[in-house]
Amino acid sequence: MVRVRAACIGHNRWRMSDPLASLSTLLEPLFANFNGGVPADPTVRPSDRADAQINGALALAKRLGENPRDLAQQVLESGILTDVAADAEVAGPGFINVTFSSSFLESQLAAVVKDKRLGVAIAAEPKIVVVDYSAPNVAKEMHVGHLRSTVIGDSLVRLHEFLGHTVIRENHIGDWGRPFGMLIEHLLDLGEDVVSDGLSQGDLDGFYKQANTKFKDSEEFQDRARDRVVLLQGGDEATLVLWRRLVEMSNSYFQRVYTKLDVLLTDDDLAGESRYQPLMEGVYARLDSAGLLREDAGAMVVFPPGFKNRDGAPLPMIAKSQTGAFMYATSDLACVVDRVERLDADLMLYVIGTPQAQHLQMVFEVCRMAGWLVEPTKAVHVGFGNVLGADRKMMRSRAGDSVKLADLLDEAVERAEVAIAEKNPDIGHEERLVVANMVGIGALKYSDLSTERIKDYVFDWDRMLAFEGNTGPYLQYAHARICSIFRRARIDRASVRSEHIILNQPQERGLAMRLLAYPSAIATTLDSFSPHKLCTYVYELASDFSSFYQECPILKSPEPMRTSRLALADFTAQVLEHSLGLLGITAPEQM
RNA sequence: GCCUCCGUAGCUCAGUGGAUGAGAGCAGCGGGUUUCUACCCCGUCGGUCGCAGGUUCGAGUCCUGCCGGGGGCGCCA
Repeated sequence: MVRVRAACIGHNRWRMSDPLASLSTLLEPLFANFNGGVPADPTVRPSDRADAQINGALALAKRLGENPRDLAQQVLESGILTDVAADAEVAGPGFINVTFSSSFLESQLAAVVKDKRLGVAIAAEPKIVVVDYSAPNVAKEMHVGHLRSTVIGDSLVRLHEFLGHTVIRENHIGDWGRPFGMLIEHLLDLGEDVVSDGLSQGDLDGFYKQANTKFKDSEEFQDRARDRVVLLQGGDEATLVLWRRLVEMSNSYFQRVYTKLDVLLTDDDLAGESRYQPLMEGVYARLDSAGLLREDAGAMVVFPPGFKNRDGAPLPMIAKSQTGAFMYATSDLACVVDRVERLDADLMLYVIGTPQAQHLQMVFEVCRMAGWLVEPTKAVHVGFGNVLGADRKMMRSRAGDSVKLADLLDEAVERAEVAIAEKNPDIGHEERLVVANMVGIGALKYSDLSTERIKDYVFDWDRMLAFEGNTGPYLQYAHARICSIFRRARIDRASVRSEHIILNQPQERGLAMRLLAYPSAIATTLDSFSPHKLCTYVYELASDFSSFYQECPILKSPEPMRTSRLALADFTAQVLEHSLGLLGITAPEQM
């Protein structure tokens, strides 16, 4: 006979809203008991054949040398499931299929609908999280690659903030380095006012290309550019004034794009490369005193173990070049040190493309060697793949250039406006513009976020703006549709909130189960810093609602069903709006 | 050459070591609803989960080796 001590079941964990998580928590003491006091995972999983299946008996029986079906039977006979399950049976080699009782689901739901956090608990251990993302280059156009970094980073910021972590956004803009010699000289040649006009209109690429062309064609210009770099790095005040002008002009442009994109980045989040220049000397000295520096081919380097070059020889991280200049790796070291020692970061996320993977691994490894990056402090490369065109190659404009992000945003909004005008002619002109912004930008963001970030993804206007399938507009529409029910019936949503929800129809149960799984969806999303997992959840939620909407009349139902369904719809809208919000997507009330 | 990531339906993509029912959307075909806005539902078509081994009670999932594709591999950032 198995005895379970009630004290083992933590009250708070028991109240976790996800029935699967609750079930797992409920079973843990029993499984530990079976296992001689050692914890054993009950392995509770969603199931197509029931609400949940418990698979842990198989692994445990194997370990104990027992029959898995017998062990599963013991779980049933313990009576532990009687409060939560309407039905439970041993199936196959030793699975337990569990169908939750409606009263159990209703009670879980009753607790959650009153909760402003929609059932999602604040993190038990709040951390300081630094998110490094976006990172455009001064005097260069933002392109579609910056979209990915910006959108993924923005979502990770919102997710961590929601869980109660202290999030520090850092926009590591490219505002330092050799190109600034030529850029400043080009600025002087054209005159500040001319440049200011051009840059404020977003012609950053033109400016950069002109400077580059001049640099290639003119030796005189090259000399001036080189001298100017020396002046810049030497701290010449007149040069710094010009440099600041360039940075400011670019930043104001970036900020306009961020506003249009509806992301959280502001000027306060700027943490460009220039900030770390004064820190590099100190970092270099600390590498030296730690005994990590080696001289190699005239450069000062660190050899992190495990990295090899094309000849199979150890691959160095170059701290200082032959000419005595610090390298970008040194700058990134300084950056880590700054984040760990000044900002007191527990977790650093680098939302940067996958081509930087090896570089970042080397930087992190050198930081560990130097003792700057010590567990439990973590640095994680949140890498992402390329955006591809229909030809499955890197997306290019017709002219063969990389696509300007600003143009992409404008086109998204224009296309959304056309679609809305066509599908909802009744909507007012001003309202249409507002909604077109939400839908266009939302569609763009969602298509970027909804696939596994590490993979390349294929950009397709028609697919991302479709009202069917796993798209932003479909999810926004599910939300708008719920708002529409209340609007038409002239019912205040707040009036049904926290009303008791009755779960009779399978569609109601399914929807309720999904709503209760919101905290788990967020947890698995953050486990791997993968917003697409939250996207999948929101899509499934919207699909579940559509089924419910189809099968369960709301306004025409008699009481108490009518109020119950209104409450269920209202809570669904809340979770839809909130989860889309965590993805950085706004949910309009009509579209 | 070495390292690394990717390879799942015609297309775009999901898939926590769990059931010889591997899913979704789109596209195609056939039907049903057409009511609270564009939806939704049912059926059908479509898969050697790149290939071959291995580990495991159980592998799309873990390991090894191949094949194909992308990226990286010293003084740019």
